[in-house]
Formats: sequence, structure tokens, C-alpha cells
Amino acid sequence: MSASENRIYFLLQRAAHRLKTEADAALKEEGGLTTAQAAVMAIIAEDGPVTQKRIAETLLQRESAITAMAARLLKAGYITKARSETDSRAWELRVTETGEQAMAAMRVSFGRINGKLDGCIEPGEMNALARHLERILDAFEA
Amino acid sequence: MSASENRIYFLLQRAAHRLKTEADAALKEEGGLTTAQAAVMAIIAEDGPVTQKRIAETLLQRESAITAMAARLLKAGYITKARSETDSRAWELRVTETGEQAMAAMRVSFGRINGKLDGCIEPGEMNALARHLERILDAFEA
DNA sequence: TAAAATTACTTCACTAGTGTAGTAATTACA
DNA sequence: TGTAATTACTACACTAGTGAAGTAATTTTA
Repeated sequence: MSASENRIYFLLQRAAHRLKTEADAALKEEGGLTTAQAAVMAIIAEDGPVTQKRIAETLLQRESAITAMAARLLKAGYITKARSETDSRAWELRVTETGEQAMAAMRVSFGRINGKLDGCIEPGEMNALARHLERILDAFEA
Repeated sequence: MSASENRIYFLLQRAAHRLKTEADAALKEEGGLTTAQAAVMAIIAEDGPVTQKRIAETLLQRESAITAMAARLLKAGYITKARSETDSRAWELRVTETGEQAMAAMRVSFGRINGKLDGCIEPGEMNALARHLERILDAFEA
């Protein structure tokens, strides 16, 4: 494995992992949500009642991952799960009051992480970084 | 959570996750190693006999993660674990013949992933992407 | 309209990581 | 030199994901 060849791949993995760990540690101080949970909660909050299938598609994950995640969020009281009236295979997930509060509580911590991110990329370069990441997502689309 | 604020964070996470899943699927065809295992194997192969502490530092992970990973690699016959003669708390990890073969086997698959990566980022832009990721790593260094 | 295919979700075994609380071995220091 | 601090690793409970196989409900189609 020529180190230089795989540089970008492992660099990306390391950066993502470091960032996730840091953000999770910051969020832990504040309250209940982890970053992975925050990602799911944001989708449910934004799109109103939403199916697990939809969440899986948005996050590029398997539905089985969402089954487990939804169970944790439900247990924590952050969401509700109700059968869809139009399709009784599907669930409709909604954010609870407690869920809203948890999301509000983590905004400050997450803001600090975003600030640090903004601080280390030159202004005007952030768009280039975003474009590159989107290119990767497009190229590796399922 | 204002969607635009956290855009870069979640974009990075999604890209890293997508890439990892794709690479793991590709490697699965070829043979034994996962991408996470490949990262560890590369360090052991490059730096000769190496301690778990050293691997953890390089990958920005906890030592407990390396304990588990080394156990899997050992079980698969890809590495050996021997007590250091100068420090009997530490282990010295070495790549076996089988491990070398597994690394060789995955080079082709990994090469395809790297090629796809190269293909989706404009030539000359790869350095900018690498620089940005390194900046993030520096800023969020433990 | 009955059978076949698809869809939304679940279950299970697995990898892979965190973080906390340990245990020996080593090092520092008073 | 004996005690305290540190270090290298382990154990454990947990989150978070994959991928394969399965179950109802829905849709397609012959």
C-alpha cells in the first residue's frame, strides 16, 4: 500500500473521525444528543413526520441502522413512532418536546465546533472544500 | 440546528462514511482485510515492530480500540504479538506472511477506489483538499 | 384477481470505535 | 531506595454502523 496513493482516503477518514469524536465530547457536556443522533433528529425536525426509509436515504445508511437508532431515540423520549395511516408497513417519526429541548441544548456546543472549523479554513476556501466533498459523494453515489 | 451552519461537518461525515462503505465492499471481494484493518496493517508493515500505543497515536484512536483490533488481526493470522524485551508492559506487533499476502491482495481494489477519487477531483485540486483536511486535523489535535 | 415482485421494516451476528475503570510494569523523586 | 506517578495495555458497557435473511403489507402483472 503505497502511502502516498492512499493518502487522501485515510486523511479524510482521520479528519472525519477526529471531528466526530471532538463534537461528541463537546455535546456530552451539554446534554443528551450524540452527533449521530443530532443528524437524525435534524432530518425528522425539518421534514415533519418522516419514514425510516427516508432517513436512511438521506444519511446514505441502511434501514437496519435507522431501526436501531430510532429505538434509542424513542427510549430517550426524543421522538415518537406512529404507524403511517396510508402505508401500514411504514412508521412516521416525529420530534417530541423533550427532543426539541435536547436539540436546543446542543446548539451552543455545536456552534463552538463549527466556529473552530471556520477558523481553520481560510475564508473563501470553505466553498471549495464543500464542493470537493460533494464531488466525492456524487462520484460514489450508490 | 441551522442546516447551513452544520453543513460542512455533516458533509464531511457523509463523504467519509460513503467512501469507507464503498471501499469495504470493494475489499470484501478481494480478500480478508477491511479498510480499518488495512490502516493498522500499513502502520505495522511500515514501522516494523510497533507498539499498540504507537498505532493508537498515529490513528488518533484510544488504545482500547487497538487492543480489540489487534485481537482480530491476530485471530485472522495477519500479525504476531510478542512482548517487548525492553518493556514488558508493551507488545511488539509484526506482520506475518499471511498478512503481507492479504495486503497485496487488496491493493488492486483499493487502487480502483483511489482512481475513482482522483477522477472526481480536478487535477491540481487534490492538494487543496489534502491541505484543508490537514488544517482540520491540526486545529482539532488532542 | 390471484400470484409474483417489491417495499418498509426487523433481527441477528459482526466490525469498529468511545470512555471509564482497572492491572501490572516502569520511571521519577524525595 | 521505597513510594508515588506514569505508562502500556485490558475489560467492559455502550453507541453506531454493515450486510444478510426474514416478515408483513403493498403494488404489479399475467
